[in-house]
Amino acid sequence: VTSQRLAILHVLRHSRGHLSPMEVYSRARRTAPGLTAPTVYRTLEFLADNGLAWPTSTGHGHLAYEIAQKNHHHLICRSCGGEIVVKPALLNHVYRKLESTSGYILRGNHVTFFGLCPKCQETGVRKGDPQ
Amino acid sequence: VTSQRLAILHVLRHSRGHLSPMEVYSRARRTAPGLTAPTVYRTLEFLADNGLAWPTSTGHGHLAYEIAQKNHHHLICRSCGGEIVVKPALLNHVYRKLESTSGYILRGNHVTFFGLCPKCQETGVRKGDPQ
DNA sequence: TTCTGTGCAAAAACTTTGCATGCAA
DNA sequence: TTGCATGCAAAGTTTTTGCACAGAA
Repeated sequence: VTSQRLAILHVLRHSRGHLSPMEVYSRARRTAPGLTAPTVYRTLEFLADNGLAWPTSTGHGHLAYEIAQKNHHHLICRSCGGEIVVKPALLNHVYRKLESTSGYILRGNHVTFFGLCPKCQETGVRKGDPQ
Repeated sequence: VTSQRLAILHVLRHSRGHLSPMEVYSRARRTAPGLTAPTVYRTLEFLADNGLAWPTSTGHGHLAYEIAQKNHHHLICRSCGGEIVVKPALLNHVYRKLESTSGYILRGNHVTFFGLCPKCQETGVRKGDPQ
């Protein structure tokens, strides 16, 4: 238990959504000036190993981290990146169905939905529009 | 329409899940030997801008891409990274509910669930175990 | 021909590793 | 005191940018 680890945990706790290691780094530096990048990487890995943080594994590519917490979900606007929180209860039925059909045990879920937020529907931005 | 773009599209089409730019690069090189990394980055961005590929935006951190297609979902094992496909119909009800409560229009969804696959339940791996 | 995409080169940013020091327990 | 976490330094990747050439239309 060191001041660096506490600073990094503090950053994760007070951030919504996930953070890349570098984002954690620059934020944590504000409260722990001497902090270095390698320490951030090693600490995030440590936190993940101990269940205090979750790597948002896209399966490929790079990692982002978020604080471990009850199942919760996000809805992200494909256009502006705006993010809102989705109530966990909405997915309870889906969870049960998924577990019974797949054999997986679901947990630590952080489901991300994508769409267009009301504001971007107005402005009609079409970047990455799949339709 | 160039051979490089076709090669990259081919890679995306024949891959399940998302790929990081570098993974796309090394795979596409097999069919397009002269291909360079900057071209891959620029092409992926181009494909995303034109709705042919979706960036898996984690909101922060780095990007991975996948081919644009009908809504579909993955269930990823937190331990071994194994990935299975989830039927879209399972989430129809959730979609309607989400749209009516949030004002977002959902589309281009690629929901990722996390859990423990049957094999890893046996071996009892506990890395990143949130319980 | 004209315009856009590509390759090459280089720079910038991100991530990892090794080792010696320092702090926590 | 003992051992692990940190800082520092350096190396290895990944990502971005600029510019001249080549290929598509």
